[in-house]
Amino acid sequence: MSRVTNDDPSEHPIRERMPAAERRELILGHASAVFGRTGYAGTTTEQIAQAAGISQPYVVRMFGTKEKLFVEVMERALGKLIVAFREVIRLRDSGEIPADELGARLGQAYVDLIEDRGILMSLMQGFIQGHDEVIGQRARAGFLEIYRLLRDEAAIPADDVRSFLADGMLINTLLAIGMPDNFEGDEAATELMTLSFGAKLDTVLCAASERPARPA
Amino acid sequence: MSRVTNDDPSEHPIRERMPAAERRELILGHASAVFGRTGYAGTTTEQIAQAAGISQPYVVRMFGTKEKLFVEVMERALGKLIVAFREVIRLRDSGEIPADELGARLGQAYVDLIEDRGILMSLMQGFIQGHDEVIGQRARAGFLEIYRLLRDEAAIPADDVRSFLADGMLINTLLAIGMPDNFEGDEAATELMTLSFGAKLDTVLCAASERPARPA
DNA sequence: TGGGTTAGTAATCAACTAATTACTAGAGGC
DNA sequence: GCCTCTAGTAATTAGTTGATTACTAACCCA
Repeated sequence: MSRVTNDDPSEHPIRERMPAAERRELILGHASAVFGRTGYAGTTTEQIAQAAGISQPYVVRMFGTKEKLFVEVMERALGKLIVAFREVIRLRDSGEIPADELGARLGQAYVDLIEDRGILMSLMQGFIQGHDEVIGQRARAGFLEIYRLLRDEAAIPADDVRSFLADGMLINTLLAIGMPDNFEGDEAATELMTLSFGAKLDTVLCAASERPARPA
Repeated sequence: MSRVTNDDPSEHPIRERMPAAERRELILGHASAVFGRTGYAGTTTEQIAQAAGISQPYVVRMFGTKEKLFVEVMERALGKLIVAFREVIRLRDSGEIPADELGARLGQAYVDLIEDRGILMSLMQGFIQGHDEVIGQRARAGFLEIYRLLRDEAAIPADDVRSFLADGMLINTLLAIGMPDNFEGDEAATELMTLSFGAKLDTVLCAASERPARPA
């Protein structure tokens, strides 16, 4: 059962040996998904290893400790989020989108990140791990980095930034609580999700249904 | 080292034996705080036992499993939140507070719950544990219960409820990430927290400083 | 006052988990 | 064809951790 297949055949071609840098990215991607689902303490390095199709010791040796791996996952997620936001800001600055659409576009960019499994969720798991010395410090710094990016680079009024972040945290919570996977036509849930995700609701539900959640 | 003292002398008088119901409440209170800080998977029953000043097996035996204990903690937190909200709604209905202040009063009531250690945090930890079969189900039901309470009993427009919940989730995240404990005069952090907690900021910082966080 | 009920603990266990060590095999240069 | 570096695993371990069992002591009522 060792080198046979990757358990997620949709992701990468089956290959036995792989350059370390590439393997690293592969692990980070899977770790992001698993950490995002079950949190830092709730995830084992063995689960990540299985998801990535390699052995548990290799995961540990490549990142040193589970904690360092998690921090890298957070760092990576934060980086992708920042890139996505910067791109929207650039489009506004270059006049390719009207200035008054900035907020909506940023929101769309945020919701679009749901499709990249685990990005928003692993970030959220990092936020809630604030009591941890090293994870917490990085999480706080990252959160404030986003705040400053929106306030200073995007030049959004501070209270609008707060409101935008609040909407994001609600979206994160709805995702983490598993609302898109298990709302079964509940009227209140449907309404709340429609209001929260807007026109992107089908995107969210689609991304949810692709997951190995409840077979429904 | 067995029956000597309660490690949190401020909480309860030192007593050796205690009726089960009372001990139960004591455990739930401490469990709420510990779960709120370190999450479901990150918390051991031993930590809860130590906080409550009893032995680990007794914690387990009183609640059956760690999972059942956590669900009870969530249930209790949810109950207190609902009671607090209902009280505000009642004051509005009886004319004791003007109708247009409802939102602000509800927000105040929410922030006030921070003083009851662990209530908001253990709830949030439950929300983020949505993948868990039983915890997730209870968390989703609870979240929607709050939504309906605000929309139907308080008669708040649906999108205002969404916005209110979003603000709550931002507050939760700021607390979980440990922002009040470690912002060290950071300009952005101060601004964001002032905007998020409003006039209640000192209450929050006070509640934070009482915790055994960084000895500063 | 004594016996049953209730509150609680010590000892222990089996399962799990992050990390370490020592080993194997493939790839590429020369 | 050898030799070294790189990619990767099997085996193992020390430390946790939730849960179980068996026991003890306090309380209370007849």
